[in-house]
Amino acid sequence: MAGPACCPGGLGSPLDRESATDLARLMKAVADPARLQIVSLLRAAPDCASCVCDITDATGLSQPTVSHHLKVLFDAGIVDREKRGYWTWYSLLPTRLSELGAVFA
Amino acid sequence: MAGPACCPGGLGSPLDRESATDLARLMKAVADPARLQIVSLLRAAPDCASCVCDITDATGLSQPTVSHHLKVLFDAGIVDREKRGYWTWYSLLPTRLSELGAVFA
DNA sequence: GATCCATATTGACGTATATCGATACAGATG
DNA sequence: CATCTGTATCGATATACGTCAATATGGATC
Repeated sequence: MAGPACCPGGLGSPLDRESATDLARLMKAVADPARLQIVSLLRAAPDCASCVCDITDATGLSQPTVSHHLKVLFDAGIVDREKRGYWTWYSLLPTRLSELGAVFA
Repeated sequence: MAGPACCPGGLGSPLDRESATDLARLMKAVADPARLQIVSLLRAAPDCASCVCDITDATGLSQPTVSHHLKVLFDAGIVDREKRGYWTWYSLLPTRLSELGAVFA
């Protein structure tokens, strides 16, 4: 997967428009201040999991806004969702983010 | 730089809003189908460099649109610009993209 | 089943962005 | 200096996105 010496990393061959669109969709799901913050919070939490209320407190964003961002991350396959009693717990799914790491490694 | 076992990668500690904004700005510069395609084209080209006209042909986008995307990449420090005779040559600067790789490696 | 709590969804609003046609600019050529 | 060519900028437009207040939903508790 390593590339030419001038520019190491993935992206071994030119992307067609469809592949580029798929990859961009995944990147866009993370390329937002609030969502990067959420990912970093999850990553620092025990078992990489937090409930929504903790994220709301930590980010200072409104609850609907946090819920929106979590939905974006969920739809992109970056986090998983689980209901436990009153709370919904979100946890990081490491595989999708590793795809991004591989592209620019 | 390695993280907890549940979710490998960078982002060792929670990001504050400012750091998250900076990182998001860099990611947004790449998180677009056209720009990912451009980066992959540069990466596949000799010395990771191409002139604008080649990129216009390869992507099928209009010349102003390509110029716009190259400006975004340039402003983000992802590509360099050099005039050679008639043409402007753009080349990949590998360091910025490596930052992204490190975050999700 | 009535209530309560955490979360999800809806509606609205302002901002950002991707795209293109038209035009301006700059270096090379005659 | 006039012209030609490749690239950058401008103006306009349509779409996407981030945010919040208000409201709906759905599981838990009494």
